Amino acid sequence: MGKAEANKQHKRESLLNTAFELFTTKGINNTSISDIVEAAGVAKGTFYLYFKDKYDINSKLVVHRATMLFDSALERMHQQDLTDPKDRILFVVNDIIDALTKDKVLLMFISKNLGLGFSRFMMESPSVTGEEPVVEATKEFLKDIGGSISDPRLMMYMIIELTGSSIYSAILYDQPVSIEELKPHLYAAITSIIDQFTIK
Amino acid sequence: MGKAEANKQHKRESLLNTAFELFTTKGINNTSISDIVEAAGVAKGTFYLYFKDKYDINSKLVVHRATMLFDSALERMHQQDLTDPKDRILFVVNDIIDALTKDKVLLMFISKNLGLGFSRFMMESPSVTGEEPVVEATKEFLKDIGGSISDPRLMMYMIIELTGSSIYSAILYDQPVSIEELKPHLYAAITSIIDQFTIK
Amino acid sequence: MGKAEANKQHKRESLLNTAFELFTTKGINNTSISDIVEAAGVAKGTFYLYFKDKYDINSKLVVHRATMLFDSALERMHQQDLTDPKDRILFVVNDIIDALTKDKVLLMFISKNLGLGFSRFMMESPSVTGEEPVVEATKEFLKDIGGSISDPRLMMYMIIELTGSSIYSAILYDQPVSIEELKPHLYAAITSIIDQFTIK
Amino acid sequence: MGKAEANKQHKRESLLNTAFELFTTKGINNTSISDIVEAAGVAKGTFYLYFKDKYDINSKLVVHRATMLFDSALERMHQQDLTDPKDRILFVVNDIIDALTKDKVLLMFISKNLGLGFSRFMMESPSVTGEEPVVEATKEFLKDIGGSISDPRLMMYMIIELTGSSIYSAILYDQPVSIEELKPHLYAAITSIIDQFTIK
DNA sequence: GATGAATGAGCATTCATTCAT
DNA sequence: CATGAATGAATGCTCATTCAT
Repeated sequence: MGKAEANKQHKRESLLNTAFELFTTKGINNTSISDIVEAAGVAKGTFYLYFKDKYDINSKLVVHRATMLFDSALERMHQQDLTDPKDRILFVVNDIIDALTKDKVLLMFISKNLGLGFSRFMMESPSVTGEEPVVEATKEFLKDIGGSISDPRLMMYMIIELTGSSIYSAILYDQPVSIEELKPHLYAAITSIIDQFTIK
Repeated sequence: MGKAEANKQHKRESLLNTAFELFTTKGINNTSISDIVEAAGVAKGTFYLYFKDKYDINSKLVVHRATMLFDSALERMHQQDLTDPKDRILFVVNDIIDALTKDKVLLMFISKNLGLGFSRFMMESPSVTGEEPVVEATKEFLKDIGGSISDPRLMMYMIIELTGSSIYSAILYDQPVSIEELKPHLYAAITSIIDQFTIK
Repeated sequence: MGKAEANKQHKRESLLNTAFELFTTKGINNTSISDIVEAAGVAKGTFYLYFKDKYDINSKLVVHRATMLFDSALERMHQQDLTDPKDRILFVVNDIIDALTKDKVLLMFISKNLGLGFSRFMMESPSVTGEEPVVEATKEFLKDIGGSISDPRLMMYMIIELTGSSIYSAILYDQPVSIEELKPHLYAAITSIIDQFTIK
Repeated sequence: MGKAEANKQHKRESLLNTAFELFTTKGINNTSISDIVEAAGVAKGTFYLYFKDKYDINSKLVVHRATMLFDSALERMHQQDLTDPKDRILFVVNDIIDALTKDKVLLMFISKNLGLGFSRFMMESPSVTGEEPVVEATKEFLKDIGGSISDPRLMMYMIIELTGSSIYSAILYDQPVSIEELKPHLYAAITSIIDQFTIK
């Protein structure tokens, strides 16, 4: 019935949100399932109706938040009138950077969990995590720019890795420079990489 | 006395090596101090004579291994007859990649622990870890190329982040391409970045 | 109504059979009510409509299976043309042994649950278990041989205990000898016991 | 050092005795490790220094108590001046029955745990339990009577099973008769069995 | 310095039982 | 009658840390 179903979903989301709150505040190692259920206001046994353990809820969380981040960047990109692949890539990169600059907690959470696996998450089937993938969107994205690029997957990989790894410290600690100072250099480097892969 | 001193050092190293073995095999979360002392063949209390806790021995391990890796790359670079900063950088990068390709366990260990903090480790005082830094060497390195580069620290940062993040998946999983296939593109990108920062 | 009644009975039997399956496979301690209802394909709450708890279903099971075993042995005995009490006793003992040799799972289940209470189950009102007894049949049996035996109940007790305890290991593990090797010695011992109680 | 060693042994025995007390009072299923350590006055972790779990301490207990029971019966037998195997067997059986009649708690404990495996425990290597066996003594016992008995092991098996299973109900519930009333019949049956196996 | 027995707080996990639907 | 989501007490077990020897 609809009511019970809604209640179930509500419990599940309550647990997810509470876990995110605690994981980002105290760290996953210092967060016990007791902490989560207590803060979420459900019984201990209820946790196990929805998740296998602490790491299960964590991975579901990562996929969920990273997917949302990427999807909304793509959505906004489609609202623009951009045709040049270079422009589209830079728009998406810039949009994600801005989102993460505004939500540093999310940045820390994603960085800690996806770490060096960020690009794999976006380009391949996330079999580990087992939830709806960003893959579809990424495939389309790659198809669009496919014509003029020699090896689109490799190019995207390098761009994502460079971006993902260099913005972390800049956004959070202004190290070695602030994110605003980093941006022109980063975009220049990305442009170089795109040129490098462009079939002339 | 020398003998006692040697014994002491032997115990410490035995603990360090055993911990490395276990951390890389079972993961730090699944390794208990009991596991370490048992495998190292020392008493439980002895552990606390040398290290504060599990995380203390882990961070000492990270610094130790990462320092060794970087130092021997620099040493080999000095044995070459390279004067051009671009050549020197590419030599060091290539040397470290080769070393990590041969020692995948070390690659995983460093990646997991330094993660996105790889560049900070190499460029700043590692106050967190509390041991002799690679900083000195890096500073010299930066000084050497200082004349012709507009912002050497930022340039190094971007190079290190791009390299550190892109080689992981290539070496371990041949994804998206093998490390040998990645190398030319990576070096081209690094060259672009250096050019970008070079004062004309 | 017939249909609903049949459905009800079907659920009950489904639970009984599933419980027997699980108790004999995993042991009662390692079987949860969740396990039973899941394997039986009914809802958790349904279990409590038919049984009080795990131990309730178990004891109902024991009585049910042990009664069936004994009843069919008596039935087959009546089909024979045996008049001598000694022959009748040996026929029943032999029949039960053969049945248990063919159904080792049942042997283990009965042994584990009746254990040293096997004879009490067969000779007295099973107040503990609370279901239709084998008692009636046994009483008749005792009456038949009553004339010539000094203390029929005690005699039966000793025969049942000797039989019940000695066949277990022989059937299941061929220890200290196989059941076929044991039989002649067992029947000789039973004959001695009967003689001992026979009024000359 | 002696002091520490003694303390260790004291802790172990304290746990064993407490566990026996609780298992025989509340049953093993209703006794938690918390109950044991609390009653024994040691910390929870201490339990796990000596025993694997509840079932481990239980089986150690069974072997320990059953061994003691049998050993002291044998000891007393050797103090007598008995040469006839028949007399020796009956003496031991009688001695054990008397001991168990005086210690009904022990009778219940042994019956519940050894159940139908009583003879196997006494005649074979108790590999399951892993402690010093009664086997040695039993072997000697069998050797002594070996000359005149056709199959000593089988004979002992039948005697033990008959005895072990028939005394339980008699001692505890005077059912079907009191132990004193049972004795003559039991010993007559044992004598018959011995005769049956005696080489003429 | 070195030991390792003892500790007990802390945690994950299970599961019988209830009850609103 | 039947359901199955929710409960939360109960429990087994781990493990960092201490300290008397």
